Amino acid sequence: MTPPLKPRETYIRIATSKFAEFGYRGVSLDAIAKEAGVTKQALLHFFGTKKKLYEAVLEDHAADLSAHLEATEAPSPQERLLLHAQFLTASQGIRLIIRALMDSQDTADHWPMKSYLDALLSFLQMHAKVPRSSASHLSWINKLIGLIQYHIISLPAMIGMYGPDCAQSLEQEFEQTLRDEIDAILR
Amino acid sequence: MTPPLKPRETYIRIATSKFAEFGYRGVSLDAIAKEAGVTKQALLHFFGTKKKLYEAVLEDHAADLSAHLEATEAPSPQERLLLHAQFLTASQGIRLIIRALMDSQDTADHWPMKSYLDALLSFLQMHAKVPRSSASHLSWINKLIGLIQYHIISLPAMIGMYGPDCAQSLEQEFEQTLRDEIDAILR
DNA sequence: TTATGTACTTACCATATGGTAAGTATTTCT
DNA sequence: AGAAATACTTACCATATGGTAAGTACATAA
Repeated sequence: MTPPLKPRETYIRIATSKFAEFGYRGVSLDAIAKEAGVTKQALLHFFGTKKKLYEAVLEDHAADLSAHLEATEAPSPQERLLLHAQFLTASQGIRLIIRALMDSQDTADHWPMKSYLDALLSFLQMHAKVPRSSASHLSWINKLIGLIQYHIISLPAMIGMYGPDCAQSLEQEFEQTLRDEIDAILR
Repeated sequence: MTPPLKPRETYIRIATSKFAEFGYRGVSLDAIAKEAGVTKQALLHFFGTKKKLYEAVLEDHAADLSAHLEATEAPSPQERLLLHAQFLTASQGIRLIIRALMDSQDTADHWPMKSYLDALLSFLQMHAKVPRSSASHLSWINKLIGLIQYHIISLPAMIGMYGPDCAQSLEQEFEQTLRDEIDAILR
């Protein structure tokens, strides 16, 4: 059985999910604290300010994503990247990244996600069959994240607009696109 | 010379830019009003509530986008779609769409962007060389919007992380990707 | 000339928000 | 046992926010 989470970890988890869902401006300390069953002063005790809590959340998540990429095992780089992309799709991480990017003028003077992007870049550089410029790899990463990200945030809206029936085919097409893109860069 | 904008149109324009930049929760009526040089009661006079102003902004923008798609002229459907995609990229519209999608649980019970998506869908159905299911077209639209959208929101962050030099090559790669995707679906 | 509608304004209010200050209960270290 | 650190709490505050109520300036219509 897993050891009980330390308070700080608990708060980061809850804050991660909240920030991913509603963005920096969309979440109050009270809302996070309420979900954790404490007062907001508990959060301020650990993190000092809301902004610092947000930064802690971003850094923590970037580390999680890098760790997942590192730890994923598969017979081929393609499959490994696909597994990681599917993890990205399934987690709330992508929402957090977009939120962070969209609010970056607002909140961040630095870029906590850089470490994760660097990890992805070096993965690509290591496994790409044809050598490419790092700008080219960066562009491809943008494409991949854009793909995943828009799929995730648009899916509820698509279901709202075109009915639940469209969900399954959108999922299938999306998965196929993922595979195609990965195959295009890694072979 | 252009006729002076009616107040309502002025407010919608300013609100559009603000909502696109900061999202629904990130903008106060005061902030919009201040930029327009009036008090927030001027806005409430026209729109009743903040939510209704937001809905007006979304509907207005969906209509603008549809109108642009309709009005764009080019020798071929490919070039027409490319021009429209470039307009999307250059305008703040994409940010507004993402914000709307991400905040949709928060704000919208209906989907003001549907009319624009439908316009895109029928454009594709009309000009696609190979007939496809509408889910397949929808999926492709998602891909395109995701591409544009992530390019736009990530560019400032990429420059922040990897320096201004990467901007130009990212732009070039992006434009090429746009062309490739459009060619893939329209021929 | 009066009435009506448009486009606002000032005054006000309840609530939410981030943050400070000071105190408390519990565990850990010496 | 006493000191110190941990993990909070209650009390409080200034500011921001969406929204209501009532009034004003001005143009147009009857």
